[in-house]
Amino acid sequence: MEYTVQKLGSLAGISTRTLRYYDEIGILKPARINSSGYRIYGQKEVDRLQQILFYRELGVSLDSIKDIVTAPSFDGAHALREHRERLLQKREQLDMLIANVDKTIALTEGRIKMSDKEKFEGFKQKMIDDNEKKYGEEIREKYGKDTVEKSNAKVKNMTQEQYDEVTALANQVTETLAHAFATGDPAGELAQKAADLHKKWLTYFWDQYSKEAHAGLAQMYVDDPRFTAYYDEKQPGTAEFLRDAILIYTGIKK
Amino acid sequence: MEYTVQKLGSLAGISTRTLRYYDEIGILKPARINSSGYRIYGQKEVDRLQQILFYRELGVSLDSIKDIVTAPSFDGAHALREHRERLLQKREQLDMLIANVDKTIALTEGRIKMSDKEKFEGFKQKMIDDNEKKYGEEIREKYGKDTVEKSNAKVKNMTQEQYDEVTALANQVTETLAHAFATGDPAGELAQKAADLHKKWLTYFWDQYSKEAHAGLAQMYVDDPRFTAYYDEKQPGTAEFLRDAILIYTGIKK
DNA sequence: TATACACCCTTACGCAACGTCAATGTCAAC
DNA sequence: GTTGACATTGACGTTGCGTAAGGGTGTATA
Repeated sequence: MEYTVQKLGSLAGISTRTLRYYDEIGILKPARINSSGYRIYGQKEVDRLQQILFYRELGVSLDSIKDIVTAPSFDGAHALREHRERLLQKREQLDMLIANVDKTIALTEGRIKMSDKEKFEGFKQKMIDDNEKKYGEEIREKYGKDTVEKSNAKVKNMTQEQYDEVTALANQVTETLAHAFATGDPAGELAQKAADLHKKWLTYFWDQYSKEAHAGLAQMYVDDPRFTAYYDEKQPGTAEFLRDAILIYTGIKK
Repeated sequence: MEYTVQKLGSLAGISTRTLRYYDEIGILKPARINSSGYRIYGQKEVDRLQQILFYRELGVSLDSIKDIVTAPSFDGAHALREHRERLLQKREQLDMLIANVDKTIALTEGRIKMSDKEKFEGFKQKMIDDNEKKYGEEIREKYGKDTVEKSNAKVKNMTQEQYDEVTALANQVTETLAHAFATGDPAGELAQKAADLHKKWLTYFWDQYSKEAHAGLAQMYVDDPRFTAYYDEKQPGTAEFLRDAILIYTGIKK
């Protein structure tokens, strides 16, 4: 089946201007141009547009989308499975917002009390932003662009209070971890306390804590040399030790 | 509790720039300005910001939000119940998207076939846009601005084919309805056929059909003089007749 | 007491992702 | 052969902020 701009647009629920713009920025070029200069799209373009819209729906910038879908290593099937996950996460966030509304309604009816902090639960889109970063990272790492400093930006949005608490916690983690490492037992009391402190520290950055994510991060400490270097600075092997402690802590051993 | 820009910003998960901008456009002004020119926000502003963020999350433009929340007739509690509904609708749309991904994955695995149309199900945000319109209408109707012609714009996004089909269907509805009206029986075969045609016609405009919505629309044909006039043009009483037929058709009688 | 440092302010330019004309060419139908 | 709905390329406008630049404020620490 072949489509002109309008046909494809109405099929996908987007404007013709959008299609021309996508052509202009090189994100979706028509299969061919006919003798009158009309853009003609084919099957491949339809499928690609679907992918683009999935990414767009998930808040990825067109610039990043371009990097992703034009990469020779792009794997459509793999991307779909990722979309599924992100969409489920998005639904979780929506559920939090709905819970927020319900609570606020109860508040107006005087049935409950509610802190100011609670009133904004579900709005913070850090999860979504992290996704965007992940998407970006995946492709940028392959092409060697920078992305590291971005995470630092998040810290800038903290209040002084929060910042102080967070750095204090971080210090506690490394301290406890050093003592625990001396015992050599990742299942021991000290190591488990370090894991617990690490979790507390994490919750400053994550809107939602999950054991799986915690365990995944711990594994990354070992897999990613940047992090390994950070934890191993004073004592080689500490990163691995922390990972083991966290795996035990979360109950995810594998 | 009193907040400066940064405190309120980190509480709500937005930037200080955003707060200053909201002040600038008059959507959220601080409770007072202290002796050094600092913006100080109080309890009322916190609650208002929450409302603003709900609207924003639902895709309402800041301009519309301003109209809504600054209106003297604004009813926060009522708005919250609406937010709840819209959020649930948004979740339905998300579910459709997730279903879409699942289907597309099945497609890549060769388990099913899928039309191009299906590939874009869940993306079309007509529902959401309608919401936006409704929000706007509610307030604009109160202030007498125009909003009628907007719905016509939707038609412009159809292909010629679709447009032809839709007008043909519309004609069939009025024709069948005229015959049915002559029988005088809204439960009769002809009237039920008219209701069925009306449903088919509707699906061109609605992304999701539901009996409740269909019945609700039918009632509106009677309640809103603009629509009543349309159906009663040739034969007074036709709008009411159609409503009765649809109520029987959908099984929602009340 | 100074000086560091994290706050606050206003002004102003920048940017993404299109919407919206304007001016013009194309094609099928009546 | 002239409508009328399609298509094209500029080009400027809009929304909702991000991001300096340049400068005052408030308090803790050296």
